[in-house]
Amino acid sequence: MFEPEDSRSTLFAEILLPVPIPKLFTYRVPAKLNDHVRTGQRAIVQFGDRKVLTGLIYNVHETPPKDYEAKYILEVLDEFPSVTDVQLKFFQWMADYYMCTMGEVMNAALPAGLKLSSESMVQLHPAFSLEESEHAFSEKEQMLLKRLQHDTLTYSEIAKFLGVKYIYSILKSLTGKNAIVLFEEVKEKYKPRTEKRIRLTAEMNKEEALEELFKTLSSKPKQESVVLKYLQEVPVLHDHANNKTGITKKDLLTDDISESSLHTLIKNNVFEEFEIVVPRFGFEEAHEVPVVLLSEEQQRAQGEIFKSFEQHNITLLHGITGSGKTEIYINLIKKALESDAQVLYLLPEIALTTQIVQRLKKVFGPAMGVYHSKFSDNERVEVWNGVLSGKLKFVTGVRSSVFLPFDNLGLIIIDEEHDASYKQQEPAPRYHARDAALVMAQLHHAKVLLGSATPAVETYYHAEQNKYGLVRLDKRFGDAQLPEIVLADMGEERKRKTIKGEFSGLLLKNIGEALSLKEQVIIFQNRRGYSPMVNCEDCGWVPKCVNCAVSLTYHQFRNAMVCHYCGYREALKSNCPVCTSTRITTVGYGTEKLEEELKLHFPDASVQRMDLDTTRSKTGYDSIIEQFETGQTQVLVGTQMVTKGLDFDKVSLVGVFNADRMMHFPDFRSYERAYQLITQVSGRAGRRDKKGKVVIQTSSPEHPVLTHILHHHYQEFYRREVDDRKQHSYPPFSRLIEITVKHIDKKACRDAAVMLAEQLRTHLQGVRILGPGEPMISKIRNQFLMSVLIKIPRGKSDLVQIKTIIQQHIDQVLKEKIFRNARIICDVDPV
DNA sequence: AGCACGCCGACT
DNA sequence: GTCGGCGTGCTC
Repeated sequence: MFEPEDSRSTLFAEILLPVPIPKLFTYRVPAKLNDHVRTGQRAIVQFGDRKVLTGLIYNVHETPPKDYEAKYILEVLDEFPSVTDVQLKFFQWMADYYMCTMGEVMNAALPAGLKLSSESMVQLHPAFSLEESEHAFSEKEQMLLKRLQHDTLTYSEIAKFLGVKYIYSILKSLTGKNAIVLFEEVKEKYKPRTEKRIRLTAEMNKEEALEELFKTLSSKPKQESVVLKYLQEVPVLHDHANNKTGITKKDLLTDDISESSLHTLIKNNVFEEFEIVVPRFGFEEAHEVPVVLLSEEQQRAQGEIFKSFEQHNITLLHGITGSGKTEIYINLIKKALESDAQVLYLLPEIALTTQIVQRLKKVFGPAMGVYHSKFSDNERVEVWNGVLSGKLKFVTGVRSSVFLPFDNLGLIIIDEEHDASYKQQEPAPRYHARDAALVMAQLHHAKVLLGSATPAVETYYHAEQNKYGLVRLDKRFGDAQLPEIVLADMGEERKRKTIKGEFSGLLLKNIGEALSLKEQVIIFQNRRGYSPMVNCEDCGWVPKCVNCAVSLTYHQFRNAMVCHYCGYREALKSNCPVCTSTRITTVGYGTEKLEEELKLHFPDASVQRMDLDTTRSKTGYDSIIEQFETGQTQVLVGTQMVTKGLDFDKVSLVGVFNADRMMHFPDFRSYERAYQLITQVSGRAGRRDKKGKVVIQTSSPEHPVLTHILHHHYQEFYRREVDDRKQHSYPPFSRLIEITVKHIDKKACRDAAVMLAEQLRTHLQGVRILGPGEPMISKIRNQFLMSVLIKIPRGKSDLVQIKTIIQQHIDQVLKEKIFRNARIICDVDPV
């Protein structure tokens, strides 16, 4: 039927782009795509002169923009949306709550494999010839043109080839002379995994044809055996449909069946080669989840959780280390999956790489997806698509898995709920995965189970206020006992001169005993490197980073002083550059020095260090864990890494260094942090039949936090802490927003911060504004820092309005000419 | 955030 | 004069 031209409407799509600009961009939909554009699909668009980006279609309408001519969408990538409506709502919430743009959220949410990137490419103009051109060319231009006769190059390749930093003027000149053309090459990053397979051609897949074939093959035994092997492996004679999936070459060929006979058969149209897409995760196979037997205690807890879920969507499982929370999780996941709901199990980054995942894999097999930064982009896209299609019902993952496209989420488990690594620091969105997951759960009407041995004060408060349900698990699994914790009083030992190097006599004695019993030891020191400071004993000179306001940490294995903030390095000097003295010494100690000292004290023991420096390589972490697991290593010295997710049977002793530094760190959460870290690492000591021991070295043995740790008194610790928080109006009694101003000029940085704080003081009522003040580290990567802290009392409902006002004033400060180069960052709920 | 464009000083 | 440094404004 004939359709009048004007009855076809022109559609416009508002597109979310992965850029930090707080708005959507309107593009025109090509008429042929009118029936295909849908919210949540990915679209490729031209952005600016030189960039092609993958965006998300946010909505589609018919109103043309007034002030500009919309560009066309270049391509729509998906037949079905890659991002669900619920997710877009979630993106919006996150952008609002964490004060960032939706583009930044999108960037964090989509796995790299779903984001197309374009690279500007340079090519010789097809009608161009260097000899015939009437233009003159510079030497560099000629060099480039000659190279372009064989190659198509990217900008960075050109810059490298010509050895210059700026190529723009050259390109402009050449484009003007019609010598080159620029174009965008877009690459779809995600590649499905394919497998080459062999099958009978359609003509051969018939009984008569096969009979005929065997007659002709009777004189060619080699080829005959290939066909026989195929019929044996792929019983097409029972059912010709079996031929469809064929067999891999590897499975078909054996020692006595050679590739060349197969090739002849392929050439003669008996067999054909074809490719199929195989998922990296086998979620299509049905999997019988084995029953996990729970102890009486665990059964009780599980029952209470179910009961709690009747009244509370969120329940806290407060279970001491080693109480067997994982078995309960497994059961809950199983139940949720049986009711056909999707499940998300969140774990902190480091804990995930280890034993827990292996254990879950054993139980859930291919029904579980794992979402983790250690996995390749392709694997992550498959998990994403698996969840999207509904085939993958259960994902275990880190922080970023809260962004997965669930459509029927029934349960979220957040293990180690208190862990600070759930909070993203840099870049925006600076979100807390626990809190984001709570919102996600709400959008899906899903239940949330928070698990921890040392719940965050905020979380426990909500449980106490009956906002969350609370279930306790106070007995260790299999009646294992909690470790005995003792303090090594460093002041006392110093008096008695029993300290050797950094080790107390008490700790040394215990290590010696453990080693003689062939037991293992974990030493926890939350500081890497050899020593955090170098110093001239004569004039007091301390080497500092040239880019940051910190002293350089000495690393022995690199024989260099390194900045832990920007990576700057310099060699250790033998003479003081100020007074030429040779008396250069190191101050303080890190994991490296402890490792060295241990080797001196226990020359026969094998000592291994686990920190950022030894785990940087891909296999570093796994091999250290494996060596410890198999007993090749007897003593493991490490940072935070040793506190999480490790379960070893033969560890009988844990040594904790520098508890004082953790407790006296100037931050309102330092006691909580110390309690959690020390309790966690203590949990590594002793399992099953043997009671473990923990030695904490401290100069303040009377400190109440240590007393609480000693007696495993979480409740008492919490009570004290929450009273303190109330007194000083810290979370959970207030919400914090930390604003950081960054500027290369110290004065401009301060002035901008002062102006912002002043404006906020006059325009925000009922909140406290602290600062501006210099943060502990006042300069990082040559940028000076100033921070302003905003305390919003809990119960103030106009949070949205407060954030809007803050943003307005930030924009206003940035409009000032002198502050143009400042960067102002908001961190909502900083940790 | 990139990236074009324009203005400015340092050098063949 | 040109090259390449950096400050400013825009992106549908």
